Amino acid sequence: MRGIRQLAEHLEISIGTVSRALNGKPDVNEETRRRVLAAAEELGYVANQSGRSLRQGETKVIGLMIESSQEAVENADNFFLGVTSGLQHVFARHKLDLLMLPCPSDEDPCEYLKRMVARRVVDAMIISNTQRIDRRIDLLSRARIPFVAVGRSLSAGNFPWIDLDFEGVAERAVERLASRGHRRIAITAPSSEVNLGYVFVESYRQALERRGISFDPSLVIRVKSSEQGGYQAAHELLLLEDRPTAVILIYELMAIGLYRRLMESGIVPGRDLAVIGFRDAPRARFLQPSLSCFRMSLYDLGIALGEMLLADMPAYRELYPDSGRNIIWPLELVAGESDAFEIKAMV
Amino acid sequence: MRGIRQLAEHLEISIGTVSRALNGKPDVNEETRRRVLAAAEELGYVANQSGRSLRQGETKVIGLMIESSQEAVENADNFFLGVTSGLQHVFARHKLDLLMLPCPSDEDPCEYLKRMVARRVVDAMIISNTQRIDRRIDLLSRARIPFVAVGRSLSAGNFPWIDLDFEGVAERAVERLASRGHRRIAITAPSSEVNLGYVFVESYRQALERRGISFDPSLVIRVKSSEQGGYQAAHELLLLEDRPTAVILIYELMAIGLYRRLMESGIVPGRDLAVIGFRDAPRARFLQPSLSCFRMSLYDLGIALGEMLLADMPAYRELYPDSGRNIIWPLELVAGESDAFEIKAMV
DNA sequence: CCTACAGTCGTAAACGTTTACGGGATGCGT
DNA sequence: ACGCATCCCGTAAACGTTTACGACTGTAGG
Repeated sequence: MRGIRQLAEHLEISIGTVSRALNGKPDVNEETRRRVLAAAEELGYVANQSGRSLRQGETKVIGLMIESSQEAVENADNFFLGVTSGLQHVFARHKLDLLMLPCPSDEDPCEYLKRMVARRVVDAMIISNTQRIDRRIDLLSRARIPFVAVGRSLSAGNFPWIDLDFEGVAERAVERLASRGHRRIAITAPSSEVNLGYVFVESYRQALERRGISFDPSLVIRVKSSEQGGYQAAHELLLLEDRPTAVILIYELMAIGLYRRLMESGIVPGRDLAVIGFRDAPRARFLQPSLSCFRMSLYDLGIALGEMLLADMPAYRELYPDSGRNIIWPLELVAGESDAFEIKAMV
Repeated sequence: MRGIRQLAEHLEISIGTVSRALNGKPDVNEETRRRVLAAAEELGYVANQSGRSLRQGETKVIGLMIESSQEAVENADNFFLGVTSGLQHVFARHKLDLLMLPCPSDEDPCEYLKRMVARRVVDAMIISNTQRIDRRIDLLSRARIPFVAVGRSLSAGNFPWIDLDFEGVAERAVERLASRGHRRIAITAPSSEVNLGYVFVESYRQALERRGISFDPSLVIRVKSSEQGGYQAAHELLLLEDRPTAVILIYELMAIGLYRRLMESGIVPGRDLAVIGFRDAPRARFLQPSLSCFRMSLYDLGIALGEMLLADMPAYRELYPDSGRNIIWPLELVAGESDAFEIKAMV
C-alpha cells in the first residue's frame, strides 16, 4: 500500500481521521479506529517516516558512531556491541531506536558525522574515542544536537561525557607493581593526540612520582592498541638496555601479541616480566598465564550513557534528574598470574 | 541556520536557485553558486534529509541488521564489523552510507525489521542469521525492499543470498578425521530451526554415510554457538557411554569452553580428542593446542555482499552484471594441532 | 424550542526539500 | 530592428504526514 491517502480512499473516510486513528488520538470513534487498524494491517500500511519526521521534526532514533577501519575492527573486541545492549535497555523505555553509524576508514570522521547529522536521521548522537582536540564535539555543540561522548576532550567547554578511570587504573596498577618491588615500570599508550593516550600516561607519571620513582620517557611505548601493537611493544621493550621488570598495557588485547613476542625470546610473562592489562577484552581472557587486568561492565556503561544522553534531550530532560554531566567510570581489578612475582631489592 | 528558506532570504535570491546551486545543477551562475556555497558553509546550513528523501523517495542509506542480545554479543566476535569494511568499500563507490540496525534482544526481529523499513530510513537491507523459515524474507520481498541475506532459507523462492560452504566444510572435516581413523565423530550445531543448524548436520550425515560410517543421532550436540555452549558440549560428550574420538565445532568460539571442560577432566584436546573448528573467530586463535579450523575473509565477504545487493537495486543494476544471486562461500582449512593424532584400528 | 456540549470527522495548512515549467534578460546573427 | 538561442532565475507543485480548526451530528438541559 502506498500512502495514507490510498488507505483513506479504500476506507472511504478522510485522511485526517485515518492518521488520528493510527496514532491513538482520542477524538475518533472506536469502531472507526478498529476498521482503520484492520485495514492498515491487511494492506500492510506503515507510515512513511520521512513525511512523519518532516512534520514532527524528530525521528525517535539515536545514533552511535563507530569506526570501521581495519585497525578498529581488529582492535574492537565488540566493545560497541556490549554497550549497545545497555543503551537499548534505556531507549526502549521511550520507544527510541538505536542506529550504529560506522564511519568508513578512509573518511574524515568529522565530515562523516556532519553528513549524518545533516541527514537528520537521528535526534541525538553518541560518539567515542575522543581526540584531545575533537572537531566532532564542536560540530555537535554548534548544531545543537544532543550528544554524549565516551571519553573526555579539551574541546568545547562543557559537554556530557563518560570516561574510564584512567587515573585510578594507573594509580592502582603502579601501586600494585611498586609494592612488589618494581621500579622500572613501562607503559603502552596510543598517540597523545588521542585523549586517552595523553591522560593515561600523565596519570602514570604522577603515580610514579608520588612514590619517588623517576619518570623515564623511554618507558612510554607509543604503539597501536592492538594485538600487533602488543607484539611491537614487546619488541621495543626487549631493545631497551635497562630492561623494565613490569609493563602496563592500555588494552588487554595487546597482551596476546606481547606474550607471543616474549615467548619467542624465552621470556615468561608473570615470571620474568609483570604484565597488567586494562579494559575487558574477551579475546585476552584465555591467555596463559592469566592476565591481571582492570575490567568493567559494558552493559552498565551503556545504561549510564543512555541516561546521560536522555538527560540532555529536551523531550526527556525532566525524567532524568541532573545526574551529573560527567562520569569517571570505575574499573575493577581482576587479579591474575601475569604480575604475581616480586622483585628483590638490588641495591 | 534553519532551512533553505532562511538561507535564500539571507542571500536575497529564490529558494529554488539555492537548491540548484547546492546540488550542482547546471543552470545556475557560477558566481551565484559560489555565494550560496559560501553562505551555506558560513551559516552551517545542511539540507534536511526528511524533506529531501520525502521529495526524492530515496535515502542513499543501506541497512545492516544485527542482533544485540547478550548472547549474540558474546557470540559475535566482530563478525559484523569485519564485513562492514568490505561493504563500505563497495558502497563508497556510489556515495551510499551504511547503517547498522541492532535489534533489541527482547523484540521479535521481524517486527523490528518491519518498523525499520517502515521508517524508510534505508533504501535496502542486509540480513543475516537466517532461519529455516524466516518471516523477514517474506516481509522484505513483499515490501519490495531490495535485500540480501547471509544464509539460505526455505522461505520465499528466489532471493539473493550468500552462505558459507557448510557442505564443503562438513565433507572436508569428516574426510580429514576419517582418514586418521576416526569413526565416532561428534558434531555441534544450533537448533535445526536456524538454517545453518539444519544444513550443517545434514551435510555431516551425508559425508559420514559416503564413507560407510553410520549416523548416530546421539553424536549431534545441540548447544548454543558460544563459549558457554562449547563447555556444555564437552560436558555432554563426556557423558556418552561410547565416547567419540573427534568433534566438529560449528563455531570456533566454542572451542574455548570445550577446552576448559576437557581440561577439567584431564582430557587433552589434540591427543585424547580431535577437535576441528569452523569460521574464523579471533578469540579462538590463541588456544593451546592450536585449533584446526576453516576460515575466510570477512572483508571479501562484505565486498561480495555489497555487490550482490547493488545488483538487486534498480538504480545500480546495470553496473553489476548478473553475478548470480546466490553464492556458496568457500572456506580455507588452517591446520592446527587440535586434530593431529591418529586412531589405531580397534577391531 | 433554543442552547450547550460532547463526540466525530473533514479540510487545509504546514514541515523542508527538489524540480518541471516558464519568463526575463542578454547576446548574437541576420 | 528582429528573431532566436542561451543563460539564469523565480514560481509553484509535489512528496506523506500530522494537527489546528471548524463543521456536523445527536443529546441533554434549560
